[in-house]
Amino acid sequence: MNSSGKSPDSSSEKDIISDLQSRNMVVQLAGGDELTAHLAEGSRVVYCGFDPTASSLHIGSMVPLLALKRFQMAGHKPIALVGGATGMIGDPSFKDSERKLNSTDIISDWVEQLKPQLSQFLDFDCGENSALLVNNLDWTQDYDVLSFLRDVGKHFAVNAMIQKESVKQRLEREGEGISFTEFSYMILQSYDFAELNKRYDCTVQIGGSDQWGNITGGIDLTRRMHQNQVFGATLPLVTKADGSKFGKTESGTIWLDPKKTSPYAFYQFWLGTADADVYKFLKFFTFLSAEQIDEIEAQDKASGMKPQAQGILAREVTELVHGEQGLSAAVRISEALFSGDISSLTAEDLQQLEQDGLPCSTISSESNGIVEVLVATELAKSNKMAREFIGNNAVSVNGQLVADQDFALTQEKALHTQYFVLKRGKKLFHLVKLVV
RNA sequence: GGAGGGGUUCCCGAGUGGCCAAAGGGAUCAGACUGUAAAUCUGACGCGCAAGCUUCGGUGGUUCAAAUCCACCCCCCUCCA
Repeated sequence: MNSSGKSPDSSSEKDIISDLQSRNMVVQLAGGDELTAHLAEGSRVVYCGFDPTASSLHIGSMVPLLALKRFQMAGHKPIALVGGATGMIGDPSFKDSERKLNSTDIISDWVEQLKPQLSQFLDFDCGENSALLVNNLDWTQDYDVLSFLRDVGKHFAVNAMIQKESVKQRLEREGEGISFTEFSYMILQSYDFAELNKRYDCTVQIGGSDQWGNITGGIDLTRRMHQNQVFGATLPLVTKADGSKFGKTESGTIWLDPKKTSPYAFYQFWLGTADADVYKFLKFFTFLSAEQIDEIEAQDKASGMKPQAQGILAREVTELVHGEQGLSAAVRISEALFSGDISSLTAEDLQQLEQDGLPCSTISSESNGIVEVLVATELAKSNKMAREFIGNNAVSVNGQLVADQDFALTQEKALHTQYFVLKRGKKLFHLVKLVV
């Protein structure tokens, strides 16, 4: 389990920390120059934890996950930790209220769903620095309370814990409190670091900048329990220039699971990135070099036309997450819907759209009123909203604006006797099949 | 267990008997302008074509009339024990 003395992959010109810094991806460093030297000395073991808070990771988790990959590419050994234990407790860091606990069944189900997602970006078969996937439940579930309190708890001063910025505002916030359960989260995560240090000689932990308190907690604990110096680095939490929340749209969170967010929707999400954010996102979410990205930015600025960055970002990230197939499906749909004349699509094209993951539903000739169909396809939340959309000239069928609320999707109007491409607003499409 | 403060429409938050489907802000959506961008402007934002209906932690009650008053209950916060 000793770290090998091998030097990191010589293909990386810069050291990993400088590389991350040039991408503006380093918020805080615990150890600073010492950490840089530590990483330069050889292949190190780096970990990042991901708690199961849903059945899929979302794009917010991609920054640390891809950072792990960057470390691996620089010759270090990444450990992706899935928080089977910590997920049962709930991280209070910078959360303004106590969260309700999910059942243990649900959490273990989520853990299983997260594993392949965590694995897909890392290389598990590349010799010395092959990635590792671990679950912190493995070393906590059989730890009895008394031993834990004596062996681990004793190293924590509550005085220090309540000073952590991550829980301070929660403690001070009027009308909110924090349970002992959530308060203990820091101890569990700290223990993870110490345990990984012991088991795998892990010496570096990375995480979002909200994890700073938990990471430094782990550094302290590792020193106290194992007398080892370990390090930490935090990555930026992704924010948008306009202040709205990153990674959410009307239809909700952008997930990595293609069943929850189709590759098409995923691609479209990135394509819609604001100019003010797009170069930053290229640095966070792609493996293009900082120089390449700066070059793209310079070109976009010079051209004075529509920037190319969003397209590059959408292609890069979609391919990374959904593979070549997912990307080409997403591009096919996008081109058919946004650049072509919808009414000229062939029956095969339309079938392909359905296969590629364009949202699709079936209607019968008895319930084919436009209002009804908009609601059925969830393009409108209610009849009232559907009517409003129609009134606003926001709805079209097969490329034709619908102005009449009594418009019916009849067979004569269908493409190839059964298809309708519904559009609400500028970007939302839905394929409808008429069954006679 | 005691004392006090709270629970309002997605979020924050006003409202303390009729003028309340409920101020204001945020988020979101649509339209215009654009580049499937931002900013800006306009509009929408419980349900219903409408008449109207259902909402303000829950259940009952008082009243011509309740988010607002009363009773009980549930949940949250603070301090004390």
